[in-house]
Amino acid sequence: MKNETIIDSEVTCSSSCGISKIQKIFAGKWKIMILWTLHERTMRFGELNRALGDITQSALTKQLRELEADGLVKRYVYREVPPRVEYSLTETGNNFVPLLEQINTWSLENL
Amino acid sequence: MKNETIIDSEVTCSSSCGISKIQKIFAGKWKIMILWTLHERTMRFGELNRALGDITQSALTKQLRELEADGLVKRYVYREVPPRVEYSLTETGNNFVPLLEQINTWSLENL
DNA sequence: CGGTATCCTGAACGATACTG
DNA sequence: CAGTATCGTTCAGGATACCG
Repeated sequence: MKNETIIDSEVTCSSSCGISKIQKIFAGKWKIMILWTLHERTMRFGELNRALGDITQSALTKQLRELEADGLVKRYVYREVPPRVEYSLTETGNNFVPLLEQINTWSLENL
Repeated sequence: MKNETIIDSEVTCSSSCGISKIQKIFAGKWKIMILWTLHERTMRFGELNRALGDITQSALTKQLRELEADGLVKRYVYREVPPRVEYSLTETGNNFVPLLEQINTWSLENL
């Protein structure tokens, strides 16, 4: 009746599935928290740094560059002295916010 | 009118917020993919191992133990020879599935 | 202020071998 | 089959110093 030999089934989450893609983004120690911190307002580099607490400057810079490359975060440099750089979510980043909110809620209720 | 000095505001995502709690789960290289793979059916250790592709036995064991400790995955040992162990999502784990589905969709559309 | 540039450490993960 | 036990490696992130 039923084929017992599973044909190398696509239960597998290899490369093609969304979950394995997002893994790389969430893997970063600070990335979700950066998105969460930016979810309601634009922030300057220093603010973000302070808001996150224990992250180092270099780590923050790196994670921000990666989020930028993934199209989740936007960087705007004001040509001023002293320098001023603001970070905010992109359109794509904003689309993710509702999910973050749900995740937050779930997490508080279940962890 | 408005207090310009932000009073060490609770924009901060320190410990108390759900996002920082879930970070630890997402941090594991395989955890979300394990949850995703188990999201529709119970699987044996070996099946899971194969479904995930490149993970090693020892790594899988470790990640499963951690997911168990976090109450997301259930482990059932059949007292048989040869041994047989089945893994499935707990109630809590199942509650997370709808979010996983949304995340998957979002990921496919945005990454 | 908002970065780079180095250097370095720890933990996570992989590889491999062995076992009830 | 489903592990455990070791060992080795990689590399993300921390620490620190310096710069436009």
